[in-house]
Amino acid sequence: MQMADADSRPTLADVAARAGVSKSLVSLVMRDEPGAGAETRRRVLKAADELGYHPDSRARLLRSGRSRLLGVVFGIQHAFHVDLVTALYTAARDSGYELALSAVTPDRDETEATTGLLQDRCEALIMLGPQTPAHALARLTTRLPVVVLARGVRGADVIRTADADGLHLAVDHLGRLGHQRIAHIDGGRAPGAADRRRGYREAMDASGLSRHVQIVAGGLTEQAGTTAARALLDQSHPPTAITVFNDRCATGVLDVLLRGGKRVPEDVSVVGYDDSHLARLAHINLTTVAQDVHTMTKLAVARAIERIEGADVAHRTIVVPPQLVIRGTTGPATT
Amino acid sequence: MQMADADSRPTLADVAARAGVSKSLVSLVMRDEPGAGAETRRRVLKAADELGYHPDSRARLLRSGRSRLLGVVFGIQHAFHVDLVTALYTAARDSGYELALSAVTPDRDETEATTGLLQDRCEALIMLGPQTPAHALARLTTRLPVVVLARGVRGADVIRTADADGLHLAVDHLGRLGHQRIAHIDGGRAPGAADRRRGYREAMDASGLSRHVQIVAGGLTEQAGTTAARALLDQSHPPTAITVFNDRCATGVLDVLLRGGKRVPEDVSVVGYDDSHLARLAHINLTTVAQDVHTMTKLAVARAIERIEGADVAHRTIVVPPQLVIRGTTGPATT
DNA sequence: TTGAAAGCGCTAACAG
DNA sequence: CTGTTAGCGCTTTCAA
Repeated sequence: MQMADADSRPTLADVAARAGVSKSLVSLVMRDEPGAGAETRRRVLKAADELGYHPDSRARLLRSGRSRLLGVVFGIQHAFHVDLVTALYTAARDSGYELALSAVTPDRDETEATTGLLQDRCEALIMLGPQTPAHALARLTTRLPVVVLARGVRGADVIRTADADGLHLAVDHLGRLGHQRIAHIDGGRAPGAADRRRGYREAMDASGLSRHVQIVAGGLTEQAGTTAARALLDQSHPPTAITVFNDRCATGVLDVLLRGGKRVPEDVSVVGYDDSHLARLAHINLTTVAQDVHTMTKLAVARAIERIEGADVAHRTIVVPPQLVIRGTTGPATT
Repeated sequence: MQMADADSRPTLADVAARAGVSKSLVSLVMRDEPGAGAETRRRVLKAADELGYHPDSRARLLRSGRSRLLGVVFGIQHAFHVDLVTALYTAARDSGYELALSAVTPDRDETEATTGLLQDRCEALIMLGPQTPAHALARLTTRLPVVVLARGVRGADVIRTADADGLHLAVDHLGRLGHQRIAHIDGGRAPGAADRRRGYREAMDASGLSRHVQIVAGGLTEQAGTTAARALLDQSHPPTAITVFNDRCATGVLDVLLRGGKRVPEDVSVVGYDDSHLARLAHINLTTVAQDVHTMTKLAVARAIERIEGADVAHRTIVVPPQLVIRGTTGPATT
């Protein structure tokens, strides 16, 4: 039934020959453009199917000068990035674009991930929480539209969550539950960390809890959470509530608490950040600050396309409000 | 400094003009091929850098007829797939190939993911635990080399773990700890589920525990684990140990146990499968059957390349031995 | 060591 | 509605 040689895939010309029409007709039919008769259309599609023909996207793009490709640089190990990519696929398709994924792994850095996308002639880049220094990002921007997600930088379009507000939500929630000794485990130099730190401080001040402000160095991983939590528990007056940079780090904190015989939330409340699928695991059931993935990805794709289509205004930062998701790791202060 | 117009990226011709040489020379230099003088090479590289030139991979492959691209179809939500992709990047690069990722999401099925890759003219496909029916996979195979990872099928090259052996390891480990009522929560029709079920049964038989065999319908998610675990606990003689289809499902089981007041491993032992990063979370610390990701991915890439280079032998299945990773969720039977 | 010319598979612009 | 032609950016002959 299938005649295709595994080595040389069928071309448009092969289909045209088999259907007994010109290449142009086949081209039209394959792209679902008007301008071909119903009968012709049928014959072409039949021939294409029999040959197992798939249009060569490279040649197609080379000729049309466009790729309709949005490059996405993301950390495949980051639960939150995975959520973003999932939503980006949908947003891109809704806008008639494809996604080209390029993952950052422990063995593959951002530069490498970006270079690949550039060679694929993506029309814009969407970078998730990039670590690339601002000046390098700015340089990239002169080559093609760059939309940065989940990190604030100058010199590029940015879509990010109002991270400071996120910590306001967390602290206020804990405050209403009667907590006073509320600590923050931060994310160091990670994207968003500075804002969350600031939000924490502001919210504590606003609640009249300035003298209870305590910020401990954390990070993005369970490991970082573990270390920070130990430091907190070793104190004479450990906090009754902890806000943590992200969900992953928060699971490390939970682990230390539970192993140390502390009950959550009876003895200590914990709030994470991201509402990544980690937080939703029944076993973890983490109260957390949700970023609005749906909105952020839609905005990111829309912004990228505006740029592609020539909008030549100043770079803009769009800030999306976060939302508190109350689950099982926060409860009334008992001390 | 940068002259590049954001709209039209510099071409090889631009670089040639700027360096004052022919396109051929630039082509050679960019590919690091011999045949250009040291001084010329320097001038070309300088011009390319100043222009911010990146070779157009589409045009390049269109002309050379090769893409050196391995397409990867994977479930971005699957922790284990993420581990495989990470390792595949390394394996591919070591062999001089690039990866083209195409994710399966709740909103993007395998067919869609595969079609995209075909249009990108990948030279081979590596599919992680594909759900595509065998006949469709066989059809694909007539178009290009297909290597299937983590699922047994006829009609394609397969790299998979000896899943039955994996459950032997798990059951034997539990047996040595004195457990008798060892249950299995399965993965339904998921890739590997049948083998794991069979391995469980065989191992129970081999340990003289045939009359304790109990298989409960599970699945791939926490949710499935939750439901299955409840069913098990509702019995008059609940099992003292449970082997679970995968790590993710096992976390659901753990949750039900802990909420039901059961201590792990004192009251019930649990063994997962995959050793995905989920299992390694300190908070979960799951005893699990590890698949040898490093070996599997190296073999997958190697096999794909053999095919690309023309090896035209019968499809082969390579089975990689699993390994038991003992962590904190298994302990001596106390009943 | 270098350059000129042809053409990969496709789409766009035009002609019939 | 259908066919012809040119050329996207690159690599690959082949000739100088």
